[in-house]
Parts: sequence; structure tokens; C-alpha cells
Amino acid sequence: MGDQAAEPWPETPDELVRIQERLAAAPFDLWRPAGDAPRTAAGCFVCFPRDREGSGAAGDPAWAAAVLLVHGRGTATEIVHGRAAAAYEPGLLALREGPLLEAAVRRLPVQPEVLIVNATGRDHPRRAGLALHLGVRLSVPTIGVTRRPLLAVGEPPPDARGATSPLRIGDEVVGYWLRTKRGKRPLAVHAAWRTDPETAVAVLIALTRRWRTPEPLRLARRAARLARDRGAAAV
DNA sequence: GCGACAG
DNA sequence: ATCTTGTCGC
Repeated sequence: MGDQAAEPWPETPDELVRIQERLAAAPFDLWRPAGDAPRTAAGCFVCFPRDREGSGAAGDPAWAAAVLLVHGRGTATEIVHGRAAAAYEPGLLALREGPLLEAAVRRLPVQPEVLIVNATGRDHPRRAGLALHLGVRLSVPTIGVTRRPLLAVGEPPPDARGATSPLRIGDEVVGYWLRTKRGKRPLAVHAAWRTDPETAVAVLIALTRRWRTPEPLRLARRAARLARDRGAAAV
């Protein structure tokens, strides 16, 4: 547990794959919020320049943001500007975005009870996507939120706020489709570090109100893009 | 060989 | 991730 968090981000695909296999098998205590909604939560997000061709290369400038919410209100924002360590590769997202996300979250004044990450968790070829990996690195429970699953499959949920349908890899439920807003596409919600699919959904719906995207992720995304568009100093 | 494939 | 207009709603 503790020594896994101490292990730094790998720099090669082979190293990452080996770490992911270990993380997937690592024992953990399931986390649950004290009440219906966690008292503190944070979201993190990475964005890249808008004027680039291709799907993402190593060395791309990148802006990572982390936002802390206390009682549902954003209270702190941290930005880290750097460069992507690797090109985008499905299943290896941690190589590209992990270090920057961790740096941004670590700058927050306090550690959140739970962290919302724009990536999958157990929905992954080795059951250890970036959302899970980041949680281990930070020793914080995490929940993944994505536009679509990586490997898991599931029928769309009914068109009502709060409606869900399981996302499965074989017989294993690794997450849920969750309709956070009526008339809008559902989100893929992922069990990640110390969270199960049911807890992930309960927490996510509690952190979502007016917008389709849960507040921690929405604020982090806005902060990252704002920093990018304001133009930071060259790296 | 070609498309798919978290971000 | 990013490419993209107008449009509906608070």
C-alpha cells in the first residue's frame, strides 16, 4: 500500500504495464463518503493546444488543473504548466498525463476525500487505468469519468436523471453509464482506487447539479482551458 | 490492409 | 484531447 504510492511514474510502456498489473491486484479498503455527499472533493483535468494535428505527441505543451471543493463550493485552484511525457496511446494514458495531474493535485491546500479524474479505472486492459493509478500515487480514493468506456460495454440507460446501466468486461461490472441530465448523453462512471461502481455513481450524482459534467471536473476543465487560453510563459 | 482505441 | 454555429435557457 504505502510502498506502491512511493513508486514514481514510469517512463516506458513496459514499466507502466508491469506496474498496472501490480496495481490491479493490490489489496485495498473500500472507501465510502461519510454522508450522502463527501464534505470535500476535487477534480483534475489536462488540456492541450487547440491548434495541433494528430492525436497527441510526446512533448506537447499541457496545462493541468486541480480544483478543490468544500461543501460543493470551489475553494482552491491550482495550475501546472508543462509538457506531455509521452504520446497518447490507449491503455497507457498514465504515461502522458499522470505526472502533471499528480503535481496539480498535490499543490492543493488539503487532500480531498475523493478525487474525480477524467479517465477510466477498472475499465482497462489490465484493470488499472489512470484514475486508479493516480489514486494510488496520491493515496486518495478516486472515481473515473469519461465520455465513453475503454473496453467495457453496456446498454444506454433510460432518459432520466440518475438512471444507470452496468458497464461490463465479461461478467465483471467495472462501472456504470450514468444519466446526469435528462436529454443529454450519459457519462461513463468508473470504479477506480478504493471505490466500487455503486459508490462511484452515488458520489457522482451528488456532485452533479445544473450541468451534465460533475462540478469538480467541470471547474478543473474550465480552469485548465482558461490557463491555456491566457497563454503561459514558454516552457 | 484498415479501422477501433480513456485523453 | 481538439476540430466547430447558432441556439435555447437561466
